[in-house]
Amino acid sequence: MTDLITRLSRPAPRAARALLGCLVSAGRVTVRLTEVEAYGGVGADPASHAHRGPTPRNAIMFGPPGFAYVYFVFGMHWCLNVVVEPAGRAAAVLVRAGEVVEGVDLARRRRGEAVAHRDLARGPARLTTALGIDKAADGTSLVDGSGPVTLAPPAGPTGAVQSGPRVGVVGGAETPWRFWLAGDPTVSAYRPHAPRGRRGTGTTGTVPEGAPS
DNA sequence: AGTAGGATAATCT
DNA sequence: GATTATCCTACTG
Repeated sequence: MTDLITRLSRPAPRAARALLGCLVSAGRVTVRLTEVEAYGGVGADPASHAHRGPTPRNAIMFGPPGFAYVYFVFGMHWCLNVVVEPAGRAAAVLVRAGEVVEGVDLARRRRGEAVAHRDLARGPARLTTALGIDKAADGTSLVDGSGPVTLAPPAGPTGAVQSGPRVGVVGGAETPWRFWLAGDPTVSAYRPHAPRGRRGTGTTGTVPEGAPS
């Protein structure tokens, strides 16, 4: 709805909060989002792919909100972002985790038969694998039904939201722009391992408490 | 249970 | 040629 676009047009951290609980569908699989990360635009956020300006890869980020920015990382994995804020800002929200609420059988076939239900979409690349999202979704609209992936508002009320540092980023790691639904077992629990090249100073003590099961 | 290391290729300098 | 918004496996205690 236009209401969703309105919320996605807000500053990235607020748009990220609005995305929690939303339903992402691709094919016959639907995921309810439980964990997201906000990324600012040009010059505002050193962790953002758009920080250094437009490139062929991040061009989608400079367009209007509600479009998918899908990128390939570590030679293996796809990650899904939702472009937010008005056109030209180049802000986006990384979809990090969710719960598979529809098409569980298909998701499990893609992820592996032995994978636990809570792990089906627990992590950015796991989520895209469960949904079958790849390069084909890059640059398509998530809100007008024209693309392979659809974003819909929450079906019911969303619970309490917690926030903390983002995972796996170097610059801007201290910005608490990671948001998740408190106590949800599908929130990723990966510990932000130290960067390979340089050892930062006191970067310890920021272990998120997503699912202390 | 917790951690360390490797896989593997597009993108940008 | 270096870097990377990750995940899986294997190893240690």
